[in-house]
Amino acid sequence: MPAAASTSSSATPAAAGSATAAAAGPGLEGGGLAGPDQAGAAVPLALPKTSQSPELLRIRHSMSHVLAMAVQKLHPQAQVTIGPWTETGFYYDFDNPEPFSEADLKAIKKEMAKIIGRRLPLERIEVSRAEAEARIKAQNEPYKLEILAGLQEPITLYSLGDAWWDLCAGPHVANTSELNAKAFELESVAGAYWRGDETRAQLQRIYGTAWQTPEQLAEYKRRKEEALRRDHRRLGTDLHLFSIEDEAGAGLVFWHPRGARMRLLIEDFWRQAHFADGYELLYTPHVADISLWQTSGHLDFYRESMFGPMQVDERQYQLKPMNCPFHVLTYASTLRSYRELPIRWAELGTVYRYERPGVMHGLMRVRGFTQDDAHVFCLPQQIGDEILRVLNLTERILSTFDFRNYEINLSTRPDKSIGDDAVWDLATKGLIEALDRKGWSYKIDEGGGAFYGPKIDLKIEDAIGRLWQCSTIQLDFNLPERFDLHYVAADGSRQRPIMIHRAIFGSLERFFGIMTENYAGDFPFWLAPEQIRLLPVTDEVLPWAEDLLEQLKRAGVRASLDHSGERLGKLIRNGETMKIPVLAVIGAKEAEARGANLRSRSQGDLGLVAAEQLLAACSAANQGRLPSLPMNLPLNLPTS
RNA sequence: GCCCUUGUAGCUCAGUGGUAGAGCACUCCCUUGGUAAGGGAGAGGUCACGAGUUCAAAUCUCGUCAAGGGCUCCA
Repeated sequence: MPAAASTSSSATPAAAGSATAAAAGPGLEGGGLAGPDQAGAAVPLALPKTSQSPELLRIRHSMSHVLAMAVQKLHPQAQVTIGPWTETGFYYDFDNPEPFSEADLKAIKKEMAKIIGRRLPLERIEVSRAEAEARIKAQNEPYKLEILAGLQEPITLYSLGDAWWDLCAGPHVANTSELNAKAFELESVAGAYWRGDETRAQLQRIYGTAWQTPEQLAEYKRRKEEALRRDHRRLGTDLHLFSIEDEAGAGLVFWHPRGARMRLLIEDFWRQAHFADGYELLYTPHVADISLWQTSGHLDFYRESMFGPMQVDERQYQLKPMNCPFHVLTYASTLRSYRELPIRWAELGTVYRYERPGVMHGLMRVRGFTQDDAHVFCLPQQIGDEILRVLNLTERILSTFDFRNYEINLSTRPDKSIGDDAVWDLATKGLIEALDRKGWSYKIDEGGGAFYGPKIDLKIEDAIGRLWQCSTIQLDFNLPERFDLHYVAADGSRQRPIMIHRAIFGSLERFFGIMTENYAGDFPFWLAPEQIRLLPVTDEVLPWAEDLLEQLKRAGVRASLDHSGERLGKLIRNGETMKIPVLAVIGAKEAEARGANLRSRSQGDLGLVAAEQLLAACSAANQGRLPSLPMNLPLNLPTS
């Protein structure tokens, strides 16, 4: 039931995310930075988000008006609707009989530059509702009329020169001369529903970005490319991690040996962490009688999002879209005493959900995925402790993958919900108490909980500042009720247990994608599918290389030997391209010394290292899940 | 599901109605080379799939599937 599994990210790609960006205030000017571009470390330019910069807000707001004016000049039939700013730019939705093409965008951009060059003033005009209505009707703009109907007085217009105006609350720049014609770009055209309602007209949205200086625009583009470089779909192919095969169907993931190896490492770590934290693991079926989902109540609600049922014998079976009913049945399979609680059960459960065509996205949104699902059955008074326990485990697991910054949301009781006030109260207090004890700050989403209980959602921040929702912790008063779960209390009465659903990765597939982008494919040593590649300089040293390979493999190191016969430069290049953490060059010297010359991606040249030292460092790195080799281990090295 | 764009070799792409192309990767040969591409040869494609137009379709039209950018949805 955890929602995180297939929740798409609210990340803003390439948004300003560096630490410096957060620190820098608005109004950064390039002034005084003039100077020769020396090769070397350039200070990364800060790119504030719109919400952090009143200047950018005015620029982008105004830019969307300039866009709309330009579009109506070139496409007189286009009707205007809305055109807000986004965190990195702006957009405007039009109703136009013809779709806009790339060529149109170019022409529109040119027209926009022209408008900016005319130094047109933007003026705020306050009008009566009647006057606004008259002005809109004169221009035959039905969408604007609809917007007007929803507006409170005072009604304000913004004019752009004397030829164009739009309903708008502002704020804007005072004159288009404050806009930089060399610091904006039209980025893409997309479909968008009027008022976000898929039953209403589909409009054409033009996305753009705008900055104060051309340098900022260039930096923004650079970051977009950086995000592209990190794209897990790109890296998944390049590093041979996984694929999605047309012939098999959309949204179904094939884990190739390298990706599968990594997944195994992740799963092993996950299992170990769970056993250590008092969980037991379950395996449950992939299909089951459809009545399970009737009982749980999800069939009615999510039928369209499930793979269709299959008829087997006299029964209807259903491919599982979630694991919870299975864990519930396992709980109910015998009489439970209060002394057994809390019961913590986890499963890497692969589920299938029907996602509509057009929504799939790499590993982030798929039709078959594995949840790291767990259910805690506990007494009401155990909620606080159990939640805290989950928070601690979540942090332990996420930080192992270098996700250390979280954004946390606590969602409380919605209007339509089931359960006693007293239980909701107790549960919500339990969540808050746990968050406070953990010392994590959080935002409260009032009424944002599920109908069956309150929840905590956690978003992780990646290396380039994007947020991804992964973990979720949900209390559930519904399923215990529907499946009539109980335990025998101290007084011999039967009582309902509280059920906690939680997922830490959410979906293994999705987490793998996020993690890949976070590391940009440069995985930490302990996680890399190929940790060390031995590069023989000549064939003469092959015997030693093979010997060393054998030793490494016996020690559990994921090592390989490149015997392609290419020259060293090529071997190095291939190894670096595949982002292998450690390349071990073996020439005559190394063979003689029974060692290898190490070139680490993260640590640079580590020099000649004896086999014993290498093995020890690798083992230490694997055991400690280290990002790189510890080269300062105390060792009894043979002195030769 | 909706809008726009795209689908040519394993990967990145060129090819606008007349015999299917390049680079990288792959195989073989030469080269035994010391920290990001040595040289040569070869193999590899029902041009996503199906229908249509045409003497002739990778190319034009329609449909299907898939991918990309969005919208909507997401237990």
